[in-house]
Amino acid sequence: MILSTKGRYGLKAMFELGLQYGKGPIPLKVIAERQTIPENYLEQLIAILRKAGLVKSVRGAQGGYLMLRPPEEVTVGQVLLALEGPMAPAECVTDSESPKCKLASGCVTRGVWEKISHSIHDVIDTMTLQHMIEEQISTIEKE
Amino acid sequence: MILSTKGRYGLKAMFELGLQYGKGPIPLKVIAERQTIPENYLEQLIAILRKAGLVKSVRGAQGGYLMLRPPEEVTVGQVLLALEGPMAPAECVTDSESPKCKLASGCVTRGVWEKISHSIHDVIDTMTLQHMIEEQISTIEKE
DNA sequence: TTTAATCTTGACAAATTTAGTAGGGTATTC
DNA sequence: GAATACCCTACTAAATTTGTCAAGATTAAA
Ligand code: FES
Ligand code: FES
Repeated sequence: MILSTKGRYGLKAMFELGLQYGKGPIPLKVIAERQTIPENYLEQLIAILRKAGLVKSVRGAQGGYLMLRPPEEVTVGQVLLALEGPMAPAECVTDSESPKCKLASGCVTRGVWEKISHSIHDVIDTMTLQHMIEEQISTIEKE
Repeated sequence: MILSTKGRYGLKAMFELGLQYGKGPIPLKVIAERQTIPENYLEQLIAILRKAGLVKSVRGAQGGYLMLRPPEEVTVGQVLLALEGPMAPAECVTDSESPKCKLASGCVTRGVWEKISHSIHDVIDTMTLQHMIEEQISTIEKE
C-alpha cells in the first residue's frame, strides 16, 4: 500500500509553493526541476490542486502558481485528499455521504478500518505545510 | 487511498479462520459464503496467506484451511503485509532493505511519510485477530 | 506591437494492477 | 470409486498509473 506518485509528487510541489508563499508566483518549470518531477505530468497534478482550491495560477510571463492561503493553514491531509482521494483503508470509514457498506452492522473488519483511519488523520490533519518547512530548516541546520 | 479487495477480503477470511481456531479445518466455500467473497478469487488470496505462513491447508474431504498459530499471535499487520505489501505511504519508510530514495537527506516529504507509517503500524501491529473477535462479540452483545 | 513566458486543455498510450472467471489436476476420505 | 476439497495456471475486461505530446490561450515585458 504505497501511495501513488500523484500524492508523493504533489506534496513535494506544495512544499515548494509553501516556501514561496508571499513572494509572488513560481513557474511549474522551477518546481519540476527542484523536485525532479516530469513537468508535463506535474501540470496535470497541479490542475487537480487548483480545482481543489489549494493553489491559483497567474498566466503570462512572470506568471506561475501560488498558494491561496498561508502554509500554516494548509494541512498535508488537504493535499493528499485532493490527489489520492480519502486517506482511509475502506470507503465505509470516510466522511463521504456514501455509506456503501450495507453490512456495516455485523461487519467484522470495520473496527479495524476505523482505528487505522483515525490514526492516519491524527497525523495528516494536524500537520501543515508550515510544519514541513520548519522541520526541513531544522534538519538542514544540523548538518 | 482505499485498500484493494485483496486486503479487505483477506482480513475477513482470516477472521473466520480465527473463530474456527482449534476446531479443525474449515473449507473455503464456507468462508466465501459467510463473507460474500467470490470463491475462486478467495482461493488466490488464501494461497498468498499460505505462502506467507499464516495458514495451512488440509486436502481431501473434510479438509479445508486452518491457522498455524492462535489468533492472539496473528496481527492485522501481518495479514495486510502479505496481501497489500508494506503498509506505508512511501517505499523509503519501509523496513525492506531497499533504501530506494537516494534523496533521503534533503527530502522534504520523508518526515511526513515516517509519521504516517508509524501511526499506521501503532494500530496494525498491536491489533490481533483475537482483538477483532472480542470486539465483535461485545458489539453483538449490545444488540 | 511583437515576442516570449506561462498556463490550459485535451488526446494518446504503455505498463501495471485489480478483480475476477474458468477449468483441469491432485489428494483424501467415506 | 465417488464425493469433497485443495491446487495451479491461464485468461480477461476494466481501471489506474505514469507519463508524453501538441495546440492554443493569456499576459508581461521589450
Ligand atoms: S468494510 Fe465497510 S462496513 Fe465492513
Ligand atoms: S520520498 Fe523517500 S526520501 Fe523522500
